[in-house]
Amino acid sequence: MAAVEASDGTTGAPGGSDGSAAATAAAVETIQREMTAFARRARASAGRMHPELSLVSYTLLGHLEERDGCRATDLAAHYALDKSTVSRQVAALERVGLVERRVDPDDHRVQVLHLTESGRSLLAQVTERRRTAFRERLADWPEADLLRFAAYLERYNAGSGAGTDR
Amino acid sequence: MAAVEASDGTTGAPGGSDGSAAATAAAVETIQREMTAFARRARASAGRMHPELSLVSYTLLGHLEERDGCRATDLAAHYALDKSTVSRQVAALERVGLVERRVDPDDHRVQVLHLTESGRSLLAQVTERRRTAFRERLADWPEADLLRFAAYLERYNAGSGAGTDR
DNA sequence: CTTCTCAAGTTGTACTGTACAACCAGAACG
DNA sequence: CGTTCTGGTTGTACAGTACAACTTGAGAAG
Repeated sequence: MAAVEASDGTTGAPGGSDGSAAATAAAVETIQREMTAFARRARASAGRMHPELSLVSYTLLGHLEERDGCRATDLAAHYALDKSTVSRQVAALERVGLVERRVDPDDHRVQVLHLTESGRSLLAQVTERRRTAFRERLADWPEADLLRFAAYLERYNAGSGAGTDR
Repeated sequence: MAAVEASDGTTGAPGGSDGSAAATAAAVETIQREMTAFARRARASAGRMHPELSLVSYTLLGHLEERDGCRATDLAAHYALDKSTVSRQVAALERVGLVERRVDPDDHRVQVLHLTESGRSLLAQVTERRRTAFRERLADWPEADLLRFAAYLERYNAGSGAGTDR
């Protein structure tokens, strides 16, 4: 880990650690490139896989399920999206009956969002399909690698996540 | 933060000990979720970080540099993008002088794309900025984990990548 | 109470990235 | 030669997004 910080200045590099620093730099760059490559693909694949539920909608629905309802503003904050974007997304989801809005009796400006039954079931269904696709893609990975990969991703996203990033 | 022990993969996923199947399923789901979470954020962050070079453009430029020039079709295949999309992206990059097209003398349909000097330098500049950000984010990762993470991502993208996916 | 200011959402508008389909231009092969 | 294939461009449409202007309700200041 020290290699990472040390490599920063690209100084003359203290003898032995030269290789590590270079390797680390390369790894970081690869991670960056591959993550972004993946990022670009994700949406398209998602769209192809289940045209009925975009990646965004899927994520929003997931959040709603996980939190068991929340406000639009919370969604916006959590996903670093504009209010208007969330508003439209939610409107679309409501239009097709996947979420419902309940006006907060304590504050009439607020609309608490909830999954409907059909929202819940569609979410489950899509999750299952997604899981299958991923599983297929990862079929020939040794389990240990899968676990480690998952852990790395979580760790990465935890670091860059909700607060820090934006 | 998800306090992940990178060396041992068990992530708090449900059903750790009841056999590989459950643990694998959980890992697969985690990978799915985290990859898509990342996907949503990536574009926005990228745009904020360097408004002069979108995520797509950046990736394309990077590919060009890495391969030292290639055809538009190759880009499309590699990134699972439509020909037309690449065509327009490239056109835009050319318009601002970051890439140039050289007609292949052996096949006049083909335009080999190359970075211009200014393309190369802008790419370097943005790469450096991105690398710094990533490095910061990954600063406390042991080098071994970085290397493995990078390898996993490459493996993942290779598997789902050009060809299979689309 | 009235007014001012703030917060939650909605709507108008514009831009980017993307796909798909129709097309054009060279190449390869019968 | 003509047919078919391949690389690329253009027309069109749509999703997702942001920003700005607006509406409506809540709470504070007077």
